[in-house]
Amino acid sequence: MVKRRSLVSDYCPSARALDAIGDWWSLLIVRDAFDGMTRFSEFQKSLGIARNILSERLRTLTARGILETVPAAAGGIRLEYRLTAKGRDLFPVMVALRQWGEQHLFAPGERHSSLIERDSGRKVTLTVQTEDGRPIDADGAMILKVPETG
Amino acid sequence: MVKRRSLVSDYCPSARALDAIGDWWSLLIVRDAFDGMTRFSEFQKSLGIARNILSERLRTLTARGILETVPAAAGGIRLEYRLTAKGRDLFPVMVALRQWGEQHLFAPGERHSSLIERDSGRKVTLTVQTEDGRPIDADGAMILKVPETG
DNA sequence: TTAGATGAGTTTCATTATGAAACTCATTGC
DNA sequence: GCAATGAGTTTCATAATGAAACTCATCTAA
Repeated sequence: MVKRRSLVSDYCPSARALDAIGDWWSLLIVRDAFDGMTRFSEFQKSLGIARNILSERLRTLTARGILETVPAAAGGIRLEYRLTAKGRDLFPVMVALRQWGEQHLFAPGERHSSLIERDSGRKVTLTVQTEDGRPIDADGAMILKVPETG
Repeated sequence: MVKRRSLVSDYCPSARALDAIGDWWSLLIVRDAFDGMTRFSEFQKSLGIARNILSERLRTLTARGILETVPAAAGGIRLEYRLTAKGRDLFPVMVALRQWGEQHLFAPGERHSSLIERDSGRKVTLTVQTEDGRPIDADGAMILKVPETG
C-alpha cells in the first residue's frame, strides 16, 4: 500500500499514539509482553505471526522505545524483549481494550480470561474521571483543540 | 497479504477487541466520531483517507455495530454515521490512548489537544483500579487464563 | 430547465505490506 | 561431531491500500 500519511506530528495525542502502536500486530505483541513473554519464539507461537513480520515489528517497537532488548541469560546472541517504562505505560490501553471486549464481544456466560489483582484476586477495572475523581463518560467530555498555528 | 488469522474466537478479550477495531483506520474514524463528525466527507477530509478505504471501513464498523447509519436531514440518499452505544463504550480506549500519547509522544511544552469535562473544564484522566477502588498498575495485576477446553 | 457543483461512493490500476515456506547461522544438547 | 533449536532473513505469491478517474443522485444558481 502506498506509504500511509504519518500522524507523528498531529497535535492529537490519540492520533500519535495510533501512529506508534496502531498497526495490527503491535498491540498484540505488547499484550503478550504484559503476559510475561520475552522471546521471539514465544511471540511467534502465541500469535501465529509470520517470522519476518514479527522480526520487523519487534524492531519497530524497540526503535520506538516500547520494548528493549537484553541479552538472554545463556550468553549467546539470543535476545529477550522486555517492555520499557513507556511500554508498561500502555497498561491502561490494554485494560481498556480488554474491558470493551468483555462487554461487547463475548456471549453471555462465554468464558474469557480475566485481569485480576495479583494479591487479592479482585477484578481490575478502569474508570474515566475528572481530576477531582468524579467518574465521567463521553457525553460529559469534550476535546479542547489546539488552535491552528500559522 | 494472505488473509490474517481471525481472533474473534480467541478467549482473550483484548485480542477480540483488536480483531474488531485493531486495524489502522478504524480507531481514527472512531476518534473523529467522538469528536462529532458524522459525514463521509468530513471523515475523508479529516483523515486524508482514500475514499474506497473509508467506504469499506465505515461499512465494516457499521456491520460490527460500532457505528450506525441514519438518513441525513436533507432527504436524499445521504447518510450520517453515528456511534452506537457499543461504539461510545470505546471512550475509555480513546482516553487511554490519548493519555499515553500525551505522556510519551509530545516534547515538553509541545501543544496538544486536551480532553476536558464539558461543564467544569477540568482535565479528564483515567485510572486502573480494583473493584474496591484502589489504583493498581501492571505489576500488581495478572491475567487469569481460561483453561484450555478439550 | 439546465448546467454546473457537491456528496457519496465504486472501479481501476500500480504499489506496498503481509504470510508462508525455504534458507542461514550460531548455539546447545548428546 | 552431528542433529536440533532459536532467531532471524530471503524469496515469492497474494492481498490490502492509495490515488485518481468515474458514476449517480441531489442541490444550487441563473
